Amino acid sequence: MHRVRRSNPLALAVMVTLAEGPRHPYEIAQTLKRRHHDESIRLNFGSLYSVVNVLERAGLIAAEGVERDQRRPERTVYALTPAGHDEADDWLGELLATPAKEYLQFEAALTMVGAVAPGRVVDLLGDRIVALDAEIAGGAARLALLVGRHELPRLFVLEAEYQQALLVAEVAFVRALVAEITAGTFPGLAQWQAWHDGRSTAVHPPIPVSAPRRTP
Amino acid sequence: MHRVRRSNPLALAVMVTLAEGPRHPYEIAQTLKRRHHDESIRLNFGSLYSVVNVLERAGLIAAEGVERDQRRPERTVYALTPAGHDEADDWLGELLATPAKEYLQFEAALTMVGAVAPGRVVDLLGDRIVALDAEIAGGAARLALLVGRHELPRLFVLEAEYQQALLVAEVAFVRALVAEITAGTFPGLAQWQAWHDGRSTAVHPPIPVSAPRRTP
DNA sequence: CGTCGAATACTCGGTTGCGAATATTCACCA
DNA sequence: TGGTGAATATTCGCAACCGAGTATTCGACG
Repeated sequence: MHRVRRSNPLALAVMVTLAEGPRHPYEIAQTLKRRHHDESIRLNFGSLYSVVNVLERAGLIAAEGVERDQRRPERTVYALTPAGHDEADDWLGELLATPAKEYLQFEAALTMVGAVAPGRVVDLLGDRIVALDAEIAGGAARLALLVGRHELPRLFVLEAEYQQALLVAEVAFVRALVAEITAGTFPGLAQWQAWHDGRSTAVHPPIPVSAPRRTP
Repeated sequence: MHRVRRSNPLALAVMVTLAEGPRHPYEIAQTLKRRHHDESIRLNFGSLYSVVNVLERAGLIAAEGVERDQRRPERTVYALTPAGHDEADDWLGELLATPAKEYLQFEAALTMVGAVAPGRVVDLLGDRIVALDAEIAGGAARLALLVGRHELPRLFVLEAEYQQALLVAEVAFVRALVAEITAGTFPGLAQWQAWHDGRSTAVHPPIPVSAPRRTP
């Protein structure tokens, strides 16, 4: 009956889905997939069932009983409790109101980009630009199809619009960076290049410098 | 000696750091923190030591021996192997060239935003805008300080610039959304509102619609 | 001169997360 | 008719992850 850690958004998605009515876990997964929420929330069966267990132990959802739909495996149906309702409401509010620190793979890669020679970086980022453009085009087409034909109200594609906005910003950033490097106007390019001219190996260290630290 | 899963970028950061020369794990952590890489890569001691173990078993790094710096706890010093060098090079290239699917908390929240009444959404997102503006201002000031005073070459703040670009895009997206809702021009706003007028509870279900699925 | 906090260096234990396996039934096609 | 593959519904076990704990020493301060 103790507090549940607000780490895995799948737990929130389970509660919000159960707010529509009692479901068994497999059915929750079906619903999320039908709505493409599995593209925005990490969903796999192992995690789903373990998350459901945690929620049950915390009293946020409760098993309504075990059904057996004649000739189908038996299944446990869960319902949202009042406590679960409050928790979902509060958690969702927090996610919307407070920006969370995210650790992005590309951001991580950028911290180590000095370990790759500038020429190779230009090539690699060129590939990324192509891939990003393709993703953006695909996403835009999909959005136009769904909303344009009124298959889905805009309310239910906001997450896709958000993704598009981030992708557009990323490709602009990468394009600008590549442009600076190829034009030779990127500050410190000479040292960066020189460092790599000295060695045959590609992976190498950036120069460490200490700097004031912001409060987390 | 088997392959290592490319899930945790900390493993890559360890290898790239070791490319500068042999270090013991605690020293790797110090280095990453001094360079603020811990703001872009999830770093804590538990994960660090387990990641080091995995890398060693995979033959990507090797223990050089156990030192004891008189009156200090003993420590194991590791070095990057040639195989580790290749792996780091390849992994880093992949991260730079190929956009990875990221599961963002705010994106997850947007999939469930229909469960919150429009008026409350406007309030919550208003808070987010304030917080985002503050983060952007803080980040810009920090960048100006570091690069403007030539404390750090731009090469070593690219990840911060990338973060800024994403934050700016996000706040623009949220602002536009809030504007549409408050202006009443958001399509489907009436139904959204009506749904919530019907019930006292805040968490509720969005309308499910099936739609064509893109290939992952 | 004592002690309190920060730094050093690592270990440990418990949860979480994930992929694969399981077992059954249905739908379809040859 | 029988065989293949998809759908249904869940369990399992391991690997990863994280936070807290441990033990020591150094430096600062009163």
